[in-house]
Amino acid sequence: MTKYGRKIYEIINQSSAHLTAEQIFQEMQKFYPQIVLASVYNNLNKLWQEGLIRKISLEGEADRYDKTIKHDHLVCRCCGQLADITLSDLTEKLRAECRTEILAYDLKIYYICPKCQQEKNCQGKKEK
Amino acid sequence: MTKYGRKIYEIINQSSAHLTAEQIFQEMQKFYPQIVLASVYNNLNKLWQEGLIRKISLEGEADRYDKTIKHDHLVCRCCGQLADITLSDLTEKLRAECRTEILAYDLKIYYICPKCQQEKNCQGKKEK
DNA sequence: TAATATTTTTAGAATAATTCTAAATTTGGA
DNA sequence: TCCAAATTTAGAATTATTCTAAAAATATTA
Repeated sequence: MTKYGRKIYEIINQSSAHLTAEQIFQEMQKFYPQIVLASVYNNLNKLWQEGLIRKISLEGEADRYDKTIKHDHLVCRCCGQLADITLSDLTEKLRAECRTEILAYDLKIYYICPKCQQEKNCQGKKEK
Repeated sequence: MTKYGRKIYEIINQSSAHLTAEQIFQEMQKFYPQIVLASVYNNLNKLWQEGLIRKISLEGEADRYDKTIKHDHLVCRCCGQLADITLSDLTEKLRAECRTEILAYDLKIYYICPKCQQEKNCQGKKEK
């Protein structure tokens, strides 16, 4: 793994947020001011292809990058906020039902986050 | 619902593919040659916000639109092909585990599709 | 070590998907 | 029919991401 790849991997694994390429780029600039965005994308793609990081795609938003430690996601339908949740593993159940080998799965659960539930009307970006 | 909205809804519900906005636009042009792409996006967003259609986002690809009839998806890690699969409903199980009301969920299962399994090396777009 | 090959990075252009804007048009009531 | 609200159009703008070619760094071999 390269110098940049290693650092990007580290940033993703140390963050509890779900960072976009742009955010990772900004973080990288603190350590390597000369780095360009394309290098961040190159490395992210490489890490993803090697299965070292996860990519989360949300409707109409920039992809986000995440650790591979198995966990699921809660997505607020109102403000779009993403939260982690660790639910029981479904791999075996899915393998049985699908009747085929499965590599992984991705479970996104849509809900209204506590913050949006409190406010009568959602103030989030998704609703305008 | 508007004329366009109705037709787009119909197209999505009659198709067994997972259409992109562009593909829906092309289909719409057969019926309304004057329609512009922005109108397709407007209507898709409206239908989606009303919960009448589903939006599927795949890493690094254009969003796809789908019927709301509950079903899950198999995504080939090799060629990217998307296939439908109907697995037992997890809503109750998830509600219980999450300890919160859930609106819906989205389950993507990654696998290697039969076609790619046959070919020794994947010929698909994902691998180069 | 020098020479060569391979990989990575840079800089910036290119592409693709989607949204935005403002004007024109259509639709649905009072 | 008249007015207000919603929708559509046309095209520009924005955003995320990829591509390209040259330069730099790294690894490999003689």
